[in-house]
Amino acid sequence: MARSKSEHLTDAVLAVFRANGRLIAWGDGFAAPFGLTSARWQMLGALALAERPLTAPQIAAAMGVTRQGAQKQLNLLADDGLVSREPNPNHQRSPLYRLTRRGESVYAATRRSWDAHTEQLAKSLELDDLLAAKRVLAFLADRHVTDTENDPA
Amino acid sequence: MARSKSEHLTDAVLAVFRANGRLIAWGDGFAAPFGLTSARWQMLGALALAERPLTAPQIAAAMGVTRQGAQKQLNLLADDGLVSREPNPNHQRSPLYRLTRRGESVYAATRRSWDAHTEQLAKSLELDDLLAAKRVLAFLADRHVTDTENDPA
DNA sequence: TCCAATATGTAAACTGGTTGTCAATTTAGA
DNA sequence: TCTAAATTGACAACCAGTTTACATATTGGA
Repeated sequence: MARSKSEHLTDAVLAVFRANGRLIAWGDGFAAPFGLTSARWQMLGALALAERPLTAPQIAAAMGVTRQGAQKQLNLLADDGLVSREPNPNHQRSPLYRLTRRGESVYAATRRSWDAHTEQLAKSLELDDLLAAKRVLAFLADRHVTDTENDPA
Repeated sequence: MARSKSEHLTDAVLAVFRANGRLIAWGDGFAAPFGLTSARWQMLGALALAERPLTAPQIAAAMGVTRQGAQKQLNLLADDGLVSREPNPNHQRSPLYRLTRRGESVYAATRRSWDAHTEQLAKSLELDDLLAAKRVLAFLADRHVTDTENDPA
């Protein structure tokens, strides 16, 4: 056979790196007209998806980044008036973050544009391929890591 | 239907971001025993794959990063004695980079360990899924970008 | 109740990437 | 051949993330 399964897996991992770079670059261009970067757009998306106010560590966990990394962007988004802090009845020092009216409206605009874009793009892809890609990516993100972080070797 | 194709596409894009983060984190741990980071490991891989000396811009193009980004790592790898510069007969200012003996040996060691790892991992994945994932990732990296960078809107 | 462990915000240093700028070299066209 | 355009390395500034460190707040168990 031409390439083994494990060689295709290596190809796929390298393809993830490549796709990630290209998508972030594309996303920065996409988000710029809305006054956002890729990182802040994703942050707004995480808050919008949650549908209720979250603390900084909760957002970080949802996005798979460190709490400090999330905090940095949240502080900048708060400075920009896209998210607001509200008192957390369960924790004096750790406020809850929610989208402001402006944050909601900016995110809704990006969302409409993104939806139009993906509907166009999706025409070039097969449903089965998309589902398979999701399986492989989930495996690489979850199983791959958890399988090896205890390092039984 | 539960989710449309375009929603699955959105899922897949987010999955790329997530997988990328996890893979880099895993890769840093993997490469550390060899005295490498993910970034330098990938750089050595690009040089090893080429099988002939390359200039910094050529390596950058092969890896899909900017020439400045590649140059930064190449300079560090040269400081560490893993790559060497040799005169480029075609260009006075732009040397050719190749792996040193030590670079080859370090990369070969990572390679053996990686191969063993992927062979184990690949058992959990279907060949068809891997091929489909490669198609989707290639589309996201290539078609996606080129389709929209002229921005006819 | 009190105290140790944990969680949180803040800040700094670091990594790896980007863009922009500049000078020098190379290339290609008139 | 000459000259304008493109290429290249070096450098600086910046972005987004990480780790580390620290002070404070919260929590849970003895």
